[in-house]
Amino acid sequence: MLYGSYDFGQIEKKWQDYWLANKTFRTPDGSDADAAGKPKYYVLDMFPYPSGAGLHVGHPEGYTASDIVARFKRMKGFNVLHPIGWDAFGLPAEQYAVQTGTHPAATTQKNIANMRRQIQALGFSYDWDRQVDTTDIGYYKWTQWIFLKFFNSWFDDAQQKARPIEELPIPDEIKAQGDEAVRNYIDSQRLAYESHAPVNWCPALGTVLANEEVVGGVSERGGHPVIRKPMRQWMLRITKFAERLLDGLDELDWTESIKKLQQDWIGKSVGAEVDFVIATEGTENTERNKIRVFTTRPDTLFGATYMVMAPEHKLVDEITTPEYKDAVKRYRDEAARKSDLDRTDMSKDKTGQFTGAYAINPVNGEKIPIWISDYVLISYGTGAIMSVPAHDERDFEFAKKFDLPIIQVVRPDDPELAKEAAAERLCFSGDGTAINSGQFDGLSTPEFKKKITMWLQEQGLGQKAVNYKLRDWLFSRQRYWGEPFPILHAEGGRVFAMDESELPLGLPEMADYKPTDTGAPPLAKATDWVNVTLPDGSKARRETNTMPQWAGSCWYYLRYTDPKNDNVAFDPEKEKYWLPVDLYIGGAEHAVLHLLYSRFWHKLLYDLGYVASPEPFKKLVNQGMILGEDNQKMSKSRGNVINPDAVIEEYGADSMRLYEMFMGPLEATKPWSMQGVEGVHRFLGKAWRMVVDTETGELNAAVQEAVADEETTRLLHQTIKKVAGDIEGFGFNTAISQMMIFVNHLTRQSVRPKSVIETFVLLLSPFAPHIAEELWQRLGHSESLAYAPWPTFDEALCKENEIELAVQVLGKIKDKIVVPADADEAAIRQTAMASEKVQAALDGKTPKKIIVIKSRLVNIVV
RNA sequence: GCCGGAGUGGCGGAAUGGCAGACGCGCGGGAUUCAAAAUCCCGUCCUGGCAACAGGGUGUGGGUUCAAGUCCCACCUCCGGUACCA
Repeated sequence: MLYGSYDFGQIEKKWQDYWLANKTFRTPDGSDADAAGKPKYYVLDMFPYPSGAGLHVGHPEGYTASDIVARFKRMKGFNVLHPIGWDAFGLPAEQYAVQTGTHPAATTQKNIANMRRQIQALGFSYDWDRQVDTTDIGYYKWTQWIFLKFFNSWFDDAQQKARPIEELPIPDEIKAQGDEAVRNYIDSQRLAYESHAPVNWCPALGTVLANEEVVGGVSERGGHPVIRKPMRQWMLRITKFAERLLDGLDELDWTESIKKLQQDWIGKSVGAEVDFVIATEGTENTERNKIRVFTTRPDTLFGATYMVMAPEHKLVDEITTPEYKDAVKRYRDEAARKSDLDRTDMSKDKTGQFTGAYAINPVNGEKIPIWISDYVLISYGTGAIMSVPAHDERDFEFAKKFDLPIIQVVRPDDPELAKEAAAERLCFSGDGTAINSGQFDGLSTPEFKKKITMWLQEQGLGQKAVNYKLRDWLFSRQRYWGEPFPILHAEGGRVFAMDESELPLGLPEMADYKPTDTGAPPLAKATDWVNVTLPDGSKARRETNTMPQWAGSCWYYLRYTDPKNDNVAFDPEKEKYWLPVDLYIGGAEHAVLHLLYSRFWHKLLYDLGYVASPEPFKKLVNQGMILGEDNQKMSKSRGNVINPDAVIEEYGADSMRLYEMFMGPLEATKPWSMQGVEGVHRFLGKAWRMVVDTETGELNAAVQEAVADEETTRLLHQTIKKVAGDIEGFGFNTAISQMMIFVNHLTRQSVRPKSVIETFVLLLSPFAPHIAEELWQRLGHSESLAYAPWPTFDEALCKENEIELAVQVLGKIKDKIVVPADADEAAIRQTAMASEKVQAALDGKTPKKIIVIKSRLVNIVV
């Protein structure tokens, strides 16, 4: 290579080393003198998993965007926190351990080292002193500590907040039953609790999965079948926070679509709970012999012609009449055997079984049959429904299949629909007018809902009720490579937590990481670790489940504020200074899982007074997916994967960064193009030659101490304005195109004022920091430009002196005129009318109206 | 099914309701060179025309407006998410 040419390899290495050696991006805390007078800005990237495959081109997209903002904000005088770390627990390292016996920690550290190298090769301005690693015992000590906070808290429904378990009021009747009852009561209120319900067991992964991790009956990761299996599991009571997780969304600057995904996941429904008395001969009318249902359409009660209970419902055995016992048992066994996948597959064809029992419809006294069917879910509402086949698609299908009566109680306003519905050719589930509903006839659906809910309440038949789709979070996994629970099981079966002072509880060393045949977690085999003798001499066993991968990522953004503190998870002063995160960039795949879980943890910590902010992430931006050059999702099997290392090798990190931003809008899905990389690379080469003489390596002779001409000054100011505005608005692609326009202009000038060049270098620096630093140095600066003040622009200097206006006649462009920028309407009108082409187009007609949009166009209407 | 998002040149994309196609890629032509690479200059939405120019054009069909890629209504296609939540 010629001396002085754009040797990106050498330049990038030089500046990466410089930044690291000088700790250029060390971030002072709020109390630090270096932060004095500066407003804070927290830019966060989503927590990467250090996979063996390393970075893919999707990672640097978000990272580059956040890095541009971080560098920009620093230059704007903000104290910027821009950290990175590793979400390092998880399956791949463990699977590798099972196969090879290599300790997952070894695999993890190797992967971290590789990914760190890759990330550093892109020149991101992270404060490496704040790096965190969830598998570091100094980190997961505090993950365990937060778990203890869940375990040692209860949710006060009246105050809608979590409170320490010591503050839990114990009802007198519980106290009267003795210590064990009190203990059981307390355990039943904890926000972390054990459950024995059927869970999503994935045999292939050898672990259970949270509802959110099961998609369409198969595991989200790997697509393995999932079956329902009763197992002892740890749960977190996220459902208690449903309302607040919903409310909190309002104040967040997130895209509406992500908010909607969370809203839908939480799935709030307002309706009524209604009791149906069982009417079978011989059964007594007691509390137990009522079936409670939840409905969002209490206005359709008069149309309830049968009931359906989930096969798992507690009352099924009790109400089933002798002649139906066998059939019911058969159906329940079948339903229990079905995997989730089978259940979903059946959505088209409904199955069910009559129980022989009847209930009384409370509004009209009708005796209606009680069925069981697996289209009713035990886990939602009360596990039983009233069926209104005329106005619910599912009930309609079921009624058609089993020939159950259909009664119209809502008349659609559309007569065509009404006719079809009356003929039972379709099921109408919208709002309309009440019919066949006794004294309520004629009411509109919303009115009816209100009235009947009140009526039910007055009659003692039911009350208003709210239900959520959100379920409690299944928080345990049967894996080795995760945080151990700080929980002990005493010989008598009593479960208790370790004391905070006893943390951390480290993972034991093991030779064999294989899951056991019994479904017991691998940790069960570490007998030395599992079996504990308590101070009083009694024996206990440690919990052998581990936490899911989400645990560590639920609070990492807090640890960044105080990553090395061994006494607390994070200093509250530091949290108060840095939080909330001002900008969070990452993939949309975390829309419900990670983002909901971490909001949940944050709210617990908020209630208990550990954080001052009710929401962790103020603004969220999702980067889009990058497709392969063939417009397909990148995948090994398609052979269209782009390796960032190879791109950096060939074109350099600055070109890589610039291209990722130039491809299109950050949020859009867009295909990769190597020629596109080539294009931005050419731009950087051009910018380099604009400043540097490639023969000598000295400054280009055109770069002189000179005053910029008017046009250059104007373009410079326009460029400063555009680049800054576009960074703030995440329009990185258009910021780059403006810089290209600027370079195209300036390279044509034989004199390039040094001050103009310097300003340009500063504008370029957040995007392509290595080349910018190098040029900055060659322009005679001894200090890094990382904290150089961001250039300012003068609005007056952005303005053109003369502007070209289009002149339309009836909306069609006929001519273009040039007028002074400050020309008034009358003058513009006159110039426009003076145009020969306009006159020709008018063809003698008199203008009816002349619309003048200053600086845009003139439209003449005839 | 339902819920989001998006449809603009050969391609990626740009356009506070105001000149559609900025910028980049690709392509064509030229300069430089012994030649090539690199670089620089010119051209490049479609149709007709040597040209000036004329006409058409932002998924489809309507509408609002002096003016629509942009706003409204109906529809089509693609991508992403979701799955009996009563």
